[in-house]
Amino acid sequence: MGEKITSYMVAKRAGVSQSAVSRVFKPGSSVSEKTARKVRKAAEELGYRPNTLARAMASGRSRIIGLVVAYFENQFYPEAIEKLANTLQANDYHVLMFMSWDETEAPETVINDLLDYQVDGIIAASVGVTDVLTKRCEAAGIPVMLFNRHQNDDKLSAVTSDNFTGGRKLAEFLVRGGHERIAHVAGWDGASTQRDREAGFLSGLAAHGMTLFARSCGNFHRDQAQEAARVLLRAEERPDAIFVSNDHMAFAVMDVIRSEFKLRIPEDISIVGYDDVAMSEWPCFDLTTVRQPTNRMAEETVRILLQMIENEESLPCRIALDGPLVVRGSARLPVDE
Amino acid sequence: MGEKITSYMVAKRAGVSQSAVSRVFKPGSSVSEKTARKVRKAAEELGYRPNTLARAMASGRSRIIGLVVAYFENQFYPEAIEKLANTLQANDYHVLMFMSWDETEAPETVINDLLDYQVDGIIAASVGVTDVLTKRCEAAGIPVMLFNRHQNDDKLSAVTSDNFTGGRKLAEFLVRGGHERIAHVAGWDGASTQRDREAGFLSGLAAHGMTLFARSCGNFHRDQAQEAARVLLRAEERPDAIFVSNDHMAFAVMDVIRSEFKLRIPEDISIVGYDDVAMSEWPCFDLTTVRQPTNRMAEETVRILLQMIENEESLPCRIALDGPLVVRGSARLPVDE
DNA sequence: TCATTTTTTGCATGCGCAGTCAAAATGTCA
DNA sequence: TGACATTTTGACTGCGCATGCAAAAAATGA
Repeated sequence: MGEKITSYMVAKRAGVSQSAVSRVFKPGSSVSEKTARKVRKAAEELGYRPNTLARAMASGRSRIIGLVVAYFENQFYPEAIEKLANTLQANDYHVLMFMSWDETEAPETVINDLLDYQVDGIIAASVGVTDVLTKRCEAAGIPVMLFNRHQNDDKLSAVTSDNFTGGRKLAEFLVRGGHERIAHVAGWDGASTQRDREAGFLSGLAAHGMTLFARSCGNFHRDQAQEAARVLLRAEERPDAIFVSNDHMAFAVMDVIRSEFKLRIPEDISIVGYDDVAMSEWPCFDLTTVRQPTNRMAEETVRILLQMIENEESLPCRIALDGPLVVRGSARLPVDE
Repeated sequence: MGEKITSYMVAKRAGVSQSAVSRVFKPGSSVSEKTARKVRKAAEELGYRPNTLARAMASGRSRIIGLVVAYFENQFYPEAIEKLANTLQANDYHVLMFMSWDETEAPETVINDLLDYQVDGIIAASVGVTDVLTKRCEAAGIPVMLFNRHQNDDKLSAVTSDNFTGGRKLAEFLVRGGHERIAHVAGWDGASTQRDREAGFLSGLAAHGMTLFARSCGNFHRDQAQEAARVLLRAEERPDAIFVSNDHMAFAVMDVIRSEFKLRIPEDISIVGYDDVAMSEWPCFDLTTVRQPTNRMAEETVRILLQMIENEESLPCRIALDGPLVVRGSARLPVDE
């Protein structure tokens, strides 16, 4: 038991050379149908499967993609990762997970691990993707894709949803709903998603001659979002609508509104979020939000990454996919229609 | 840029042999402090890092653990995976993710992928871990750990929480709360967690001369759990308490109770769950449940797995960790204390 | 100081496969 | 049938490192 079947063994049994075996298992190689059959038969009988690691060694391609993630707290990430992993698997790649858990120590450690494993490419879905990562990977010639974020550096490819437009849609929606004191619970300002969503939202307000009534920061964390909500609600004059930068924080805000302030949603105050994670649809939240097209984002991310891997000199590209406004019950509806 | 630094280069620069370099980077090898310093200096200057894949080839150990997961829908799994990944990383192992997404096709495909990558060990956290997986891995000599499940086969190591006792605690608690018509929304009967929790629960009821008032199956899926809840609530006589097999389904049940039947929790009906995922603490759920000690489960899982990897012939072992009852507001409290 | 033990070192080999190259087999056309 | 183009094949080498082994160096003891 447990003895390794190598391509040599298969070769011997099939009465061919090891190279022949190798070729049979490498799509697109030149082998006659006759030897292919012999080899496949022998392989079958022996239970042979090519050793991926040896392949990686010899060919210089590991077919491993490093996936860097920070926190699963926000349901959006598990959902996205699941889709990324599936899409990669469908393309014969696999995901090596790197949790950059300790934000301080992580960058260096994670990057080293990543490079040590000779990953063919990297998908960064973590919030705190530092320049260090991207710099060193570039130096090592490893393509990097940013998922759900982008950086100023335009040599970096990134896939996001169209956060600006999404923010704008939300603003439009709230304005049309007749809200007059519209506040914002922001995420971490260092994140492009935050900046884009807020910018879009503000531009949407501005288009109707409005400005933000109040702003408070939740840094994408549940507890901080709750605190941010408390600040807004304790104010002399309360907002009548809040745009929370992502659904995950929106749930926190809703909890504070209902449990602590005993207010009703949307009668007393409207809430809108961003992401449309699975939970947003649950009756207890019923959250109006903008959907991130996770499936397409994952597909595009993988497509571009694989392209960069195969085609050394493909140009960096940034994609922002449109996501629809999903109207549910957490915000007062526009009356005029 | 991008040129590979090999141990040979470091060796040449340091004026030693390649073996020396290799030894310096392998803990526990015999090297003099002097050469170690020379090598480290040269390595530093060249930016050398050992190639993990080559290492794996040469040593036969990939330091990769295959993690098989099925669905992230249930928040418990992302939480667990995060902890498993972190614990493994802390031990210099990494996680290769295998999503067994298509339940029908998956087994064979996933197993093959797993074996092809020469993983050193496997953690199965998926619901549908078939015998096929465990059989083939055993044949290939790869240790397998079952996480949050066990199988009858006692050659398999498994880490779970003590589901029987947990179920029993919940029964005790509901009985002491004066409930008289206690129902159960079950998960998938094929899962050991389901069977153990239910058995414990029933034994707890029996200890007080009670039996289950009604039972309905949700198969661990949200929509089926909702349907199961509807069945229970549409009955002529409604239960006054429901034990739902995991928190994820409990949320679904709560939603149905409140949104569709306009009942109050816990005034009209008590709900208890199992897992204590992060969301259970949220005010909108405030779910009484049994905590799965995820951290310790992850630690034990990794500990045992690494032990099995290093020690060929370590005996299989099954661990069931105790988890506390977490009393919150979703179930009527016992009055007698 | 020399003989003996212990530690350190380098050499050589192999992990399992991919890919290069030249030789062999097959096919084509006149 | 022979001369040539085309496809298929096998020998060989290398990917980057770990490791057994024997030689060299250092440490120890008398």
